[in-house]
Amino acid sequence: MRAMSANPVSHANSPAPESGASASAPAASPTFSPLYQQIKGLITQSLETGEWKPGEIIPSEVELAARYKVSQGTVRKAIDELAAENLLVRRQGKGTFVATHNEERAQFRFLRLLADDGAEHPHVSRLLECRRLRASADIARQLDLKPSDPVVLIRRLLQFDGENTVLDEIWLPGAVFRGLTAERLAEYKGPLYAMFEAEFGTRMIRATEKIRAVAAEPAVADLLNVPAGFPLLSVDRVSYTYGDRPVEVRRGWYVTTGYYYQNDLS
Amino acid sequence: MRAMSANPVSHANSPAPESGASASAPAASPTFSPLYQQIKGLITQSLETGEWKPGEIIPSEVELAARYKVSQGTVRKAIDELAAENLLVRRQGKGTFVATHNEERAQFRFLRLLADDGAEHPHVSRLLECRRLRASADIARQLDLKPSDPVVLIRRLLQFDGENTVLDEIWLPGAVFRGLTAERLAEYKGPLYAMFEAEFGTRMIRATEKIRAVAAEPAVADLLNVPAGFPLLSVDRVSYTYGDRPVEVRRGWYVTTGYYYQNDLS
DNA sequence: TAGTGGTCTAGACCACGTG
DNA sequence: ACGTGGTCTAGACCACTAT
Repeated sequence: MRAMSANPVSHANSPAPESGASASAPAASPTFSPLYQQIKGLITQSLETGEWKPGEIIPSEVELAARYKVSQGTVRKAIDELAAENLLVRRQGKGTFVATHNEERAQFRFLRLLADDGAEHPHVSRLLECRRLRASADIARQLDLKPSDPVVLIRRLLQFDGENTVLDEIWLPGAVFRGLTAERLAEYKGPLYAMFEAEFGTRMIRATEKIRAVAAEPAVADLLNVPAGFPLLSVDRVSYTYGDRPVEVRRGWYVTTGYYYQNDLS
Repeated sequence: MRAMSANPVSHANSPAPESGASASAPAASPTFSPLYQQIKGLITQSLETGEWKPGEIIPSEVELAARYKVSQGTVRKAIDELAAENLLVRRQGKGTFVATHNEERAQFRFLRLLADDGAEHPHVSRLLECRRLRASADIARQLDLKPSDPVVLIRRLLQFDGENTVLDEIWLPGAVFRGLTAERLAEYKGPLYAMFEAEFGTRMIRATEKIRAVAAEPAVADLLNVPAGFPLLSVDRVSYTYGDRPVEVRRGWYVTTGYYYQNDLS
């Protein structure tokens, strides 16, 4: 009972708290998938299709339990995991909400640059360019596209305290970010990822970063107001959305005099 | 009921699953602490005092439930959190074990340097020096010691594929690491943290790192076989043991040509 | 076969936020 | 006063591991 990943919330699964006599053939479970995982999948699906949008409240645990025909505890465990993965946010007494990149909390999950005194400095973005082109072999591979598929390239500077501190080159799949132009980028206030989720329905869930120390090349050095050869932090990021589909490749160069990249090992 | 953080597992808390009529005065809860958190504290205490040592199995959930006079579900939730924090490891069918730095799994939780191809290269450590001295003001502050308290300084090189790749300077509180000498360091096979937990009963639980790109100073450059001024990753780590007490300050210089520091944002 | 952790349920009560 | 998530319990059954 309760296995079959192909048919979520199938109820050959009679709860049967009445002792013994557990219904029909237990039927060996080839690939066992817990009920709450199936529920988790269904909830994720509703998030993905936009049934519940970022910032909105989702149905209460009892409602979901009724909807999926499982106990509240099972829904709870599913939501627990989704909250741990930052897809949902629980607020006691109020309800459970779809996470968004607009919250204070989420800001420093992706840009972890702090000032030497440990303070989070606000920063402003300066757009350098935004144009459409064909993916290089390398970018295509990372974005899971075919070579020469259309992509959007964004280049921008981040200023901390008025000083150029971060240079970003961002590649996005053109098919997903149809209609993304320099104008719309310039208009939008707030984090890039907040715009992506609001305007293009694409939410960044997780990312991996490869970090190196490199010598600034002349063009980069110039933009960051440091001498050529100056040590910079090179941060190669790939971001993923639902289903672990890569939807962003980003290379950043960080000036780390007066600032540092904060990481917690736990 | 069930509040009072001062008196863990106090049972003014009659389960009373019988409907209604919940015992005496509910008594406003000034600082509410869930039962499972109290249990978690008790288990942590047993870990700290060494009642259960790294690698050993701890009592089963039912045993612990009986011992603490709570339900199995409550013990389960406490253990769940401790497992999530990497203090315990659950193994279905076998039991729950105290985590150790000897496991494969734990190795790359603290040294996240991978080769460009993504492979985890094995490395060998070369001890440069190990001596006792008095803490500088800066080190004392970070280790929560008084200035000029005794500390141990370890300097070592890590070789990847025979190439000097990491230079580490490690400061430890002398009082905790009494009897730590170059000889004992040289003898010990395996990760440093495995030795610390086995020989000195000090287990590193979590750490924070501040990462920068810096130009190699001559002395450092020389040891790492790179030219002076070469870009290096500077990693400043503070490690904590039970009770969030800092017990290690470490500065590392990483050569990141052919290797990168891997980080996952999630 | 016995023991361990893992899943699922159902119901009671608590703490928090809002009317 | 009501609804939400949060805690706690108790019991049944499943999956895995060892003997």
